[in-house]
Amino acid sequence: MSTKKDAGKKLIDMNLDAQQAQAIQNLDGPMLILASAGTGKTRTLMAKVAALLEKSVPPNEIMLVTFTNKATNEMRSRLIAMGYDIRNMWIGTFHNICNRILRENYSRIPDLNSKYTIIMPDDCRKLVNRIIKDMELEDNDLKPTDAFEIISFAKNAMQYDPAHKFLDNIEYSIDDVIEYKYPKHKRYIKLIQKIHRKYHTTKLGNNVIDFDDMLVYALYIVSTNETLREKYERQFEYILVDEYQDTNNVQAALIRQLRKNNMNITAVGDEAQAIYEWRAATPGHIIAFPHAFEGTKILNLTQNYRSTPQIINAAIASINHNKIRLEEKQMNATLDDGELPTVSLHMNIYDELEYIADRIYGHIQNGIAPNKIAVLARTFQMNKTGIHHVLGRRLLTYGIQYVVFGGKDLFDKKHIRDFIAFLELVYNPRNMIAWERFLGILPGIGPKNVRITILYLQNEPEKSLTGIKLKSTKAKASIKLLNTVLTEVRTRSQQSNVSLMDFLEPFLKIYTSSPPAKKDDFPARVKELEETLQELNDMPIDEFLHEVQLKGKSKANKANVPDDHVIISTIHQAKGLEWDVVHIAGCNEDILPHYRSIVGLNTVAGPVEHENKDESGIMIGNNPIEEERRLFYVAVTRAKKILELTMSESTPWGKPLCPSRFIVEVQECVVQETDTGVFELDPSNFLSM
DNA sequence: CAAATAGGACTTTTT
DNA sequence: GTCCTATTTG
Repeated sequence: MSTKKDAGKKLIDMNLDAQQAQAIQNLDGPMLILASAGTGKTRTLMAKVAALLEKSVPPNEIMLVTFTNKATNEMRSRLIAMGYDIRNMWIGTFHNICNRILRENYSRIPDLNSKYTIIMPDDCRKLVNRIIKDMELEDNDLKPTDAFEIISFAKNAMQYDPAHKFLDNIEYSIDDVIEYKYPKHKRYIKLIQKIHRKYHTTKLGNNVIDFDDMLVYALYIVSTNETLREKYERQFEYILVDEYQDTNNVQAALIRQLRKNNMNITAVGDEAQAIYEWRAATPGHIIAFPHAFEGTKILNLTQNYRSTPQIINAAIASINHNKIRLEEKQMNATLDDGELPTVSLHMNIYDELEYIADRIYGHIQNGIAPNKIAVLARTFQMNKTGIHHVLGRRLLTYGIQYVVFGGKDLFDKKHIRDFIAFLELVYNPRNMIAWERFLGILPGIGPKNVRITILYLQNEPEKSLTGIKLKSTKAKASIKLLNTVLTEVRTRSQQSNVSLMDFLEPFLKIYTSSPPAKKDDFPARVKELEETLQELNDMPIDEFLHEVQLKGKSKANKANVPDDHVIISTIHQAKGLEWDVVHIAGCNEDILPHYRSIVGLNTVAGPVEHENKDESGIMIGNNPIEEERRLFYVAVTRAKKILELTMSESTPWGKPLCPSRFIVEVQECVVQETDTGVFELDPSNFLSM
């Protein structure tokens, strides 16, 4: 156990440069830290938190907001390593923190009770799908996924005004969002508003919230009750927000609510790394920060301590193609010269990944530790051709182990969600979405019998199932079994020492009689479920239902990758991290930039080519290609010493692929690796540029 | 008539 | 891999 004196020494040992040190020379008042990639942003932020703790600010008076669960874990372990007791610090993502505020004040939301749970995005989509179907519209071609995407975007982009009714705020937002971002859907404005209203009331009736509700309800709570707002403002003497360029309107509004009198707010970010506009974030908030908080002290961190000058040159060459930005990117290299980044061309993604695996093997032979090597990609397709499957298999044949950041979470897997649905029948029986899911897997129970059962339970969700009238003997037997198991499990759930594992056996009693049990992957699924529950068994069940779904299990232990594991990551998940060697796979048009950003739902015809600012200076409807370019910039700036870019000539099914425009743009800064194929970088390939 | 099953479509990025 | 729909089975 470190003493406080040790911790103080740690702080001095942090070796901040003159720019960074200003962060701890000014602890009070509003501060904006504009930190280019690799300039020690996290180190500076950690130093500031440490300085506050050294000044004896109680940990529970500090709120530290991060953007991903991985960043939360990273910062938490750094602070613990420095010897601080941060158990009472509010450290987490906006969603974590808002969910916490909501749990403390759920009674402010009519119809929500203490057992409320979270529904995952897939279930949200399913719910919207059913709502649309129940409307029995004639020749309707509004896709449920589009409707949900618009609703979700609108909630995150909402300008909440307490003068209006709660739902009206969201409906105004849906109006705006469709107008500016989804003009193709203009004729559906009224319909989507109606769908949202039904979606909203259904969720409340089921005692569930979705991810967006966490933010929206937390903002509602502090905006509509001055006592509560003051309570939270007083509680947090200091608020620090990381990745401020990725905040959306609701998050920014929440921060404003909590900083009306107390101006101790630190925002850290880099507008060149804004990569969440697709989720309604807007870099306008970081740009407008000094206007929002009078007397803001601005720190510019420009000394890059991470990458070789060659890598930095490529990064700058790329980002300078963006029209929407604050100023020319300033980033000064401090490291010695290294190798030029390489680009190589391959037949298809399989060859490309094989090449990468081969290169990685070489790097390891040259003495580079596997966990200093990362492969980054724009997307992880979830089927068997997903790059982490293919590359992973390849790496294993070389005897190289790996970890995967990103892609679908374990908690999105069907069998795990089936189990969670089972738990919900006990812990949140009002959740008919869980009932629908679980009843659907019982033998003899199809859509019709599910409906009958749900109707039966509508007003009294915990009553015995024995009164349901079903015809087939198979259905009757299933309901009888479920009733027996549920009664038993509900009794057990009342005991104080009940744990997750106690639910596995009763769950399997039903699950093994269901159709999935006939599939050959069933034993593997059960095994995975069992291992997961064993790992999480110490966790109280209501915490499991509230927290784990939000945080994701597979991301919990990623802060420290074992030495002998290579990292495979999405670029989004790689943000804030760094490696000696970085491979960027799939540097092709339609992959990076992704085709959805070239021609997508959000554009009428091709990308929007203008700077779109409203009176408040908040940018809206930015060019999606520029966001893809920032993504490329983020990927490039993860590399410390060696950067290798790869691309393919065609898809596995023979469709030709062009080199990414981002490669063309940096061609002066890279060298071609010609062993695998020669190519010409011809800008005329990109008519849409 | 409702359930089971087979085949087709879709699949960005994350909380 | 999962969801959805059309077809076959009980």
